[in-house]
Amino acid sequence: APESPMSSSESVKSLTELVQQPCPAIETSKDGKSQESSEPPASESQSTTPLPLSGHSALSIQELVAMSPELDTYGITKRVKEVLTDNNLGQRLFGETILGLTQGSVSDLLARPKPWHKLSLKGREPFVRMQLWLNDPNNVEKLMDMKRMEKKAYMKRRHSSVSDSQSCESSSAGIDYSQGASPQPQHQLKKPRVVLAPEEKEALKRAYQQKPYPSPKTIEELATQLNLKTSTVINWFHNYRSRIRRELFIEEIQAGSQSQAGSSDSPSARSSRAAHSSEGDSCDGVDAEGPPEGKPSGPEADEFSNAAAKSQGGPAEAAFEAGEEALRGARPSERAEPESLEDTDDEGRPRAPRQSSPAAPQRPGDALETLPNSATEGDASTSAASTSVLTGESSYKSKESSEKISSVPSTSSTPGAGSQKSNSLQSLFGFSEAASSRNTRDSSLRKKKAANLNNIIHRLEKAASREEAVEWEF
DNA sequence: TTAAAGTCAATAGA
DNA sequence: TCTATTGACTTTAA
Repeated sequence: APESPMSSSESVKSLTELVQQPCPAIETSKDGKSQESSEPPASESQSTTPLPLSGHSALSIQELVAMSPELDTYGITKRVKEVLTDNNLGQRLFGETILGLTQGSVSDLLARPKPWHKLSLKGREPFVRMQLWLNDPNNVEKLMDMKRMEKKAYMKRRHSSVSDSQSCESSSAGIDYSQGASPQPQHQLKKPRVVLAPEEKEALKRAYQQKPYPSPKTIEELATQLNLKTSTVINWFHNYRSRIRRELFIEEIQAGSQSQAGSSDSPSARSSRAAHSSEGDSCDGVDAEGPPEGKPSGPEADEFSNAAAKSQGGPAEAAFEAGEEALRGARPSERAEPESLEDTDDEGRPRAPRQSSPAAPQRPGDALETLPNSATEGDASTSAASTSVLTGESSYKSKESSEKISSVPSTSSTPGAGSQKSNSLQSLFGFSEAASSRNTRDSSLRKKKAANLNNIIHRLEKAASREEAVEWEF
């Protein structure tokens, strides 16, 4: 197991102790070693019960989490990714057997780890598990074994149930976590996944820029205009806010690691992500402090720009560009969107198979098209938001920035208080002390940003209280 | 009760 | 087949 140059063996040992410590009380564990392995691996041993975290094991892990010193989540994920990659182990296997999470969650976690102090107790759990796993000298082997077992089981099934492909399928699915495999085949009841069209996302983003926390009325309005379910709009805002927030965290982490050590930081997937985000999305939305490094790209340019890039259907492209312009806060109200969108939905329309709303034909273009109008006639409060959505006049970042402000500081805030708490424990977990040092450096920069953001926030709040459109310049 | 945090799971893409 | 994305849902926290 690739350990940090530090006293890996030492940390492993103490860690083991740490792990078994809590258990004894609850489950009289005699040998610590076995205890440790029995925890996350609960599923490991018996492939039948994949998702561990039950009873004592869960408890012990929780205690561990509670006792855990500040962990370098970024470093941990980085190492985990390396180990997984080097050994050809998939996220699914790792997630299900070690973390008790699904592949998607693992992917997300590894790609966008939040800083330790930003995590709740529950959120820290996976990282503690990862750390434990990294410290386990047999980690890779165990996983490899699991992999082999799965394969074997799969082959077996395959051969045995040749006739009925159906059953075969279901059984295969159940291999790991079929525990939830309810006897009732309610496939038909499943509602299709909603997939928002780029245009719709674009509109939502514009709305977000105007109002990160739209009122129920505004949400309603948006839903109507975009022909989406209200819940979808609500969910979108929830998700978007939290994801932007995460991007922020990542940036911080990255900035920190880069500035401070800036050497060995590997070029792994993360870096790509970094560059990615830095030039688009989060950054701006996040990097609200526009002026400082104010780069051009619109707020969440990232995914949207991607979408736009992909959907290179002439007209559609135009439409997108218009949108981007708007996002950039270029022009407040002049947008040739309606027309272009019209074209868009005829041809250039990217694939946007949303079928959630059975009622309407649901054409993104249409939806946007209506925006302008409704905005014009909507009641004051509503129109304010919608209009901006349409116009794309940007005043966003406001709330976002405010969030950033509040979150950022705390993120790096660890410097003093918390970080030094349990040095011994830290060593137990064998993580680098790098984090702390980078915090220092960040703080100054952050102060700068904070000042600017505060200003923005202040203006935003003022405007909000008045509920009138304001021109923002960051 | 609301928002945030954490996940799931469908699905797109490589 | 594996990873990344993302809408929806669940849990937690304030």
